[in-house]
Amino acid sequence: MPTPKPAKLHATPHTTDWELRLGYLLHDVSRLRRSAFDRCVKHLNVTRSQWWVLAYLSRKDGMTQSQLAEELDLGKVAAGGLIDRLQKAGLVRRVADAGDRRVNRIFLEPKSKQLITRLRKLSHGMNTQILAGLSDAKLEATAATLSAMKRNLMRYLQSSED
Amino acid sequence: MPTPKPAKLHATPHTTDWELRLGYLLHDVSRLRRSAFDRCVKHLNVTRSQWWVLAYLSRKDGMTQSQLAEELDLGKVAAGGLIDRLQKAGLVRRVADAGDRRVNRIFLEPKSKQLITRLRKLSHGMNTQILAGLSDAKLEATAATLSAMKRNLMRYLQSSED
DNA sequence: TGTGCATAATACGCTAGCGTACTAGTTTGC
DNA sequence: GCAAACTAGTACGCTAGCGTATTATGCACA
Repeated sequence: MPTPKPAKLHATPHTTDWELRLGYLLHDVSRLRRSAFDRCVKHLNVTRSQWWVLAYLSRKDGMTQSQLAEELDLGKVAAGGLIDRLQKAGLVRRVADAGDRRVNRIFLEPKSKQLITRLRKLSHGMNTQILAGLSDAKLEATAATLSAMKRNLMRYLQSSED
Repeated sequence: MPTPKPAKLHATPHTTDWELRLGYLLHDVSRLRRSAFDRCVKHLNVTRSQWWVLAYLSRKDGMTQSQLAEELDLGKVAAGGLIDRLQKAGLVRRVADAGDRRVNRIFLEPKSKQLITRLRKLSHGMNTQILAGLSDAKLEATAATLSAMKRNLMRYLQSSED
């Protein structure tokens, strides 16, 4: 979803228009956050999605692919793909589960330990820069609004389920 | 960028932690918005990205591919791809520019006119549902915060340019 | 003891976006 | 007027995500 510039669509007249502005902003911020992060870790040859996988594994090593997908809120296929790439990069290992032969458990390779601490630092640094100049009060208010939107969205998706 | 559940990472202790929560929320809301929209227009055989292209064209028909890419904040390649698909679906036409033989101008096919009004309605309806229960004041505050973040991000991306 | 259902993972095909390299055409500048 | 620099668009290859179908395995109940 592309990003109409601040350009004011003539769009939906008479309505508060927050609807549009917020939409653009959400999209922009989300996209820019992604680009910024990806750019700033590119030299480590990891992407943001991969970093999340590593972050989760660093908290709970040996998860199942399905568990990972669930926690990351991804489809199993997308998760599988990420793991493929991470494995190819030697950052992660698939280990067949002894008890259940359908299951692969994912473990961090030693190689990724150091990478993770570096990523953690980079991520933290970037996040604080992004929030520069914003008071806790404002951030809290924003978080509350976003939570409300998220709730609405989940309800919406729920209700429109075939 | 997957979406850590509300689960509180032990993460970056002592820091306000808004940094993380906001990150998750932004990602979630953005992703959910996308899914919700895509689901709710799926039956029209259009995606959200394609809808944006149509929306822009409906304001300014006959744009150049590059102009479109610029306005949509996309790479030329991504824009070209979208146009390919829209053209294949018969919603849009590429017309060679008389003056500059490198240029393709993109025009809406009559077929898409009606589609656009339907999409406009759907989009508007969804957006108002998403913002249900949120006061203008809150939305304004949120928009302001997001704008600040966007500014920070653009500065960040600027500064980290090789 | 099966038979039928659920689950873990994969395969395949689609949209979308990024980046780099290339081609054809246009503009600039000497 | 011609070479160099720029521009529009495409080709190609990559990551990422979605959805559906498939395979192999495990489990539960009759």
